[in-house]
Amino acid sequence: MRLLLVEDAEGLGEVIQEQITEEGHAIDWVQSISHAQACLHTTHYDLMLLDLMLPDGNGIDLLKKIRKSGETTPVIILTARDQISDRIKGLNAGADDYLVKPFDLSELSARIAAVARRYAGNPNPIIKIGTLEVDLTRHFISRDGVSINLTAREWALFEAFIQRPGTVLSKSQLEDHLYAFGSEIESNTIEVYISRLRKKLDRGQLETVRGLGYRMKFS
Amino acid sequence: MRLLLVEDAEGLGEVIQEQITEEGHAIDWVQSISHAQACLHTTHYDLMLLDLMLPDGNGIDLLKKIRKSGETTPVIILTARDQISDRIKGLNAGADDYLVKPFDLSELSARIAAVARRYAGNPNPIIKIGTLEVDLTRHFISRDGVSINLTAREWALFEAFIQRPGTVLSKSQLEDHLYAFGSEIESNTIEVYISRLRKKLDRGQLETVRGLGYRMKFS
DNA sequence: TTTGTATTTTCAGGTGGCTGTCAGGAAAGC
DNA sequence: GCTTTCCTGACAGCCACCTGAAAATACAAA
Repeated sequence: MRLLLVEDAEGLGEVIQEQITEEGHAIDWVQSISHAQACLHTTHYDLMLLDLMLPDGNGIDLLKKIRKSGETTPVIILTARDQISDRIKGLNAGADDYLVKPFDLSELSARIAAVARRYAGNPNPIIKIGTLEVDLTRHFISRDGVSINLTAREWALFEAFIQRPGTVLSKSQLEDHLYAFGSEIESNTIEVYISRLRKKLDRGQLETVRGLGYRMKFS
Repeated sequence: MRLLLVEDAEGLGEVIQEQITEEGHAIDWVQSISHAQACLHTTHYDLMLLDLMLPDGNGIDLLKKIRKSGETTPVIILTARDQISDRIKGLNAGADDYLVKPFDLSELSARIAAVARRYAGNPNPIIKIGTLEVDLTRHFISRDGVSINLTAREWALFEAFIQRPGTVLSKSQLEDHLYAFGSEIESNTIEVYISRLRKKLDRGQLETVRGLGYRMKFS
């Protein structure tokens, strides 16, 4: 695989570069948005690691621009702990995953592997889940040719279940997926979104495991 | 499962305790090495979560002592980012895994499940018990393709038998497995849950050993 | 900036499932 | 027979969960 790393912090950049090279991937490392754009013009990348705070602009704008141009290259966002709202904007703008700094390198490797697996071979995979057709890159779902629109939060929740099919996910696990560690939610937000997801796309697939959490069946 | 958490930070301890309880395990939380030793003397634990920086000493010394005594209980170490050398010492001293603070709760859950699985000597999480198929990580049981739903307590009881196949477990042992310290049960709760378990999945496998306890046969 | 719309979050009322307890009866052992 | 131990149906209280609707917030267009 060939990766593009956009990260202005010297230390972190070096570490990541080293790690990824060690795993047998090719990686180009740039430290600004303008350089990133130059790279994207000339080369095809299989995956992009994108820091949001950059000297010449915000990474989200870059991401939006990329997606607008129809590019479906998967993007993993690297964000600092205190930029939660950015993270949500990022997912909205078409990011595939995110990592909160500081993160474990093993965690990074795992995510990279996961994203790579998801996209292995075909550039725009459409997954079938029961009667649902799911376009991972475009955050787009349809059933029987009818498109189903999910909001950012709804998609994030749905995604959590896709990533671990058949597993029971507790409410706090789901919270961790939707919100940053520490940004505690004190209401029944997860329940509400479960309810909304069911209304939009459930045909009995999203079941409650009382006292434990929720599980999505893919039959 | 029954876990021992050794962690002096109030906030983190509470969060972990909550999460693990939610997943249906029993957890005892102590904040010092001396308390930990007391617990280890009196009770059997399936897994131990060990912070290294503790008010009355270093967790590694505790770990070493435990291992020296021949105890094989799996241990997951919780370390801060700047204590990497400790981390290595920890693995040397006989830890099974480590987590760097701050960590994702879902990550913790995953590691716990992994260690528990490894410890049970069962890399493949799907166990066959007679006509039953049991997916340990997913808390999921089926017979002849029909799923059987267990409540949290029922599952916890069932789990106790899975972990010690063919062993006679006394009522007080089962109570210890289901409930944390202090929350003593004064009624025949265990009997009631045995009855409920039998109704849901027994085909003569769960037998009473009068005066001693119960045993589950795996044929 | 202001306005209008979509989304997110919170709140509150209602429902049903789970849990622990008890009591009466059955079974085992003496 | 009697005593002890175990089984199990029933039940009340609790708590997890569901969901409509309102309030707060974010976002886009004018």
